[in-house]
Amino acid sequence: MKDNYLAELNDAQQAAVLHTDGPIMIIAGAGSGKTKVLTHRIGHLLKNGVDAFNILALTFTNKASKEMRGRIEKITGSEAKNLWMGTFHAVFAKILRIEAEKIGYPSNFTIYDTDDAKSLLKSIINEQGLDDKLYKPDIVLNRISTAKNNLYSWSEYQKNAEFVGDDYSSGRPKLGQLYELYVKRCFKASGMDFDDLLFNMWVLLSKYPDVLHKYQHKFKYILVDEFQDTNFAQYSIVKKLAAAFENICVVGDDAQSIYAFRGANIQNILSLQRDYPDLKVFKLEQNYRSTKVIVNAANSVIEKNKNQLKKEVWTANDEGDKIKLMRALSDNEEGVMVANSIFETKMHNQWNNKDFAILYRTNAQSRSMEEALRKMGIPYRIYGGLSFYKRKEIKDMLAYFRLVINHNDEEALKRIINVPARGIGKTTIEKLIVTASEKDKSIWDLVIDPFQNPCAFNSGTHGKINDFVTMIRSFEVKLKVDNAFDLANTIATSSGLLRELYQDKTPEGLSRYENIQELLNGIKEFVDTGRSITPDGDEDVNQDPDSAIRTLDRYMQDIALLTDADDDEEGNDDKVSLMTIHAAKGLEFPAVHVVGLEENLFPSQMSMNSREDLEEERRLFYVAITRAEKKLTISFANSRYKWGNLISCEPSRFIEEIDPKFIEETTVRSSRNNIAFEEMPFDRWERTPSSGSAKPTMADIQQKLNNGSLKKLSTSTPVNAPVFEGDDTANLSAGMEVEHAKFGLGKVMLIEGNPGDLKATVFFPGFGNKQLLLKFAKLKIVV
DNA sequence: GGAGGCCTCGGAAGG
DNA sequence: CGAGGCCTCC
Repeated sequence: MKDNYLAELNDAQQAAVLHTDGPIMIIAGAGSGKTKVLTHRIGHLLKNGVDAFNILALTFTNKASKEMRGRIEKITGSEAKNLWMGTFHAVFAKILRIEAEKIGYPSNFTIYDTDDAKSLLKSIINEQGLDDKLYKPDIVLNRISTAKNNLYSWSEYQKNAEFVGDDYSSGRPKLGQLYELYVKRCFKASGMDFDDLLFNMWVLLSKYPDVLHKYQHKFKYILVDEFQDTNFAQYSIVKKLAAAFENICVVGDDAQSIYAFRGANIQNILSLQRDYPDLKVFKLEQNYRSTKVIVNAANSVIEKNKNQLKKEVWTANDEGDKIKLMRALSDNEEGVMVANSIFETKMHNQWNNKDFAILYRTNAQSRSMEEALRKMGIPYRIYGGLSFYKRKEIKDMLAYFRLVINHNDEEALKRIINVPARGIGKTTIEKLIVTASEKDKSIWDLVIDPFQNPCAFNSGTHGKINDFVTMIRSFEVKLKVDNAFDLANTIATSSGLLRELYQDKTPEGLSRYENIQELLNGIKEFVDTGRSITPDGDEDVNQDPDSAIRTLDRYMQDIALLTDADDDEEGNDDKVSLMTIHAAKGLEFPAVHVVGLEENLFPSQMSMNSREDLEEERRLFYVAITRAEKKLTISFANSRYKWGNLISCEPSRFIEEIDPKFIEETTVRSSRNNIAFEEMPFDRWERTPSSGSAKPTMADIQQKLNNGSLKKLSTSTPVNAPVFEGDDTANLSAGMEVEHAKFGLGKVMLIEGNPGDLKATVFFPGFGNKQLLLKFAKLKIVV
């Protein structure tokens, strides 16, 4: 372990690290080294003889926990693997699986995602004969979620005058009943939704003193990241766990609380001070990230908020450039201006694409940005699109897995009983659901018994159901015998899913087919290495210590809570980042463009009803500003398309809230007179030696284009890539050159395995050696 | 049971 | 405008 780890810290950071015992709260301003303090604190604990198994560190995202574990490992080495570190949900799920039987669940319970939850609610609402326009699943689920996040069980909900009163006045008096039915159905299906992972954890600790005692003494030191984002349930659980030793350390920044809309409760910061009278508070106020201009501009904005903790963020960094303000006539022009501005800044400073980010309030704003970037040939990446696990074909596959593991998983069964189509239609499924509900049995109970036929199906339907059951049973037999990859393969093939997608030759169909292959590759990786890595580069927090057979149910436990797509694995590709401001929290970029600063967009129209909402919106703007290290540009358009209609816009009040001395209005060329090179990817010509001056001007480029000394090349990563067709690789051998859609050109180093199941090791420059299964990987043979 | 037309409605998003 | 849900028609 490194010895000099304390020397890397400033005084405030050191104080926060060294004060190991007793309750502490670290208020960490933006860019003040929050993660550094957390990781060094854990390193310091380990160094001073605390066992890693006795440390619990909770984060909100997989990404944060992954990053933190990596950084701790750098300080302490492999001991970091033994920490109890992960998201609230992942850690609690782990404990709930261990203690499941106490609360009547099997340890292989399914974790329902939001779609499962809504689908189940929809069924219940329909069964109750309620109007689903009034009782929209989203609204109902939100209400239930709020109740659970505030630790109200369904029976407490029904007795609570405020809940009942609100529901009555909103015209939804049946909500309490729906909550009850929903909870019972989840229980019957051995399913827990995300909120249940918190709520049931609370129940477990509250009802079983022995369990509480066990974990209280296990977790001698508890750390919580992003404390401002915790909800009441999370806070209550942490408080309970910490009650024995009170070695609790929370880190947060009230100025960056942007998730109140989903239940986060800033009041927890106040509660903490009330609940722990001897709480020590540390403030990290020195910003290491941004220029003086950016830090002070951010301060000038956030001071408009009434509701906040006092702190003074400052920096010793350079003064820096003024913030640039750009006005555009339309959303499209705004896109062109932003793209031009990136282009010019890049030229001027010799920066890379990945040094730039474009941040917006709503996802819909990405379109005009994309168009402009594409026209200029600037590679970009959008974060926060449809995650891998939300894609239909992946959800279908996973639903098969879930049903094999947990027969009672009603949502999984409903999803795939007729996918691919096997003649079990809507009528049949409805009948099954209703009968199951009436007889208080699971659907699986009904379909497995061929002699009892409570639904009175005709023999044809009956046969089809039987075939389905037989198939699932045949998978089940293999669950504990086969490894995850073999079984997943069997399921993909025998279910007909793969065949159906293979026959679909549309681009979407091909992409779905490839996604299934990616999933199978990921499972293969899990079987080989014990680590589950998604195609998005997201890695699971739970390392698998032993090498016992890695079965499908273990794989599913590993990936159940993985959702977010982070980019570390592809960090070597040089692209401009596009994302919402929410998604940008915790990230930093040398140059940031915040776009769409217009009234009713940012601040959002929906935030204008209350001061609280407007303040949250302002904190969001604060987060946006503080993502920038060196250059910040804000922009707005006078008009933009909203749902197909052109509307006119006013500049956002937030622009005026920045102290004007930090802003300069600029005019960035947005005219189309340079359209001739719009198609050209400048990341290629950038490498062309320019004659004379180091930095080519726009005019130089234009001239070179005109006289033909620059050839047009296709972009290295075309946005609308044509469908990548693989060649027949049956006769592939070592030494041959191949091309892969994602990794590009590579050289085959090794072929191994049985015919029909060959595995190739291919070296791709820039990516290293990759192991590819030939039956899945699409490879073009080059030489 | 499934394909295609019509209607509705739209925030940000972790696990 | 465009995705997703629902209904109708085959």
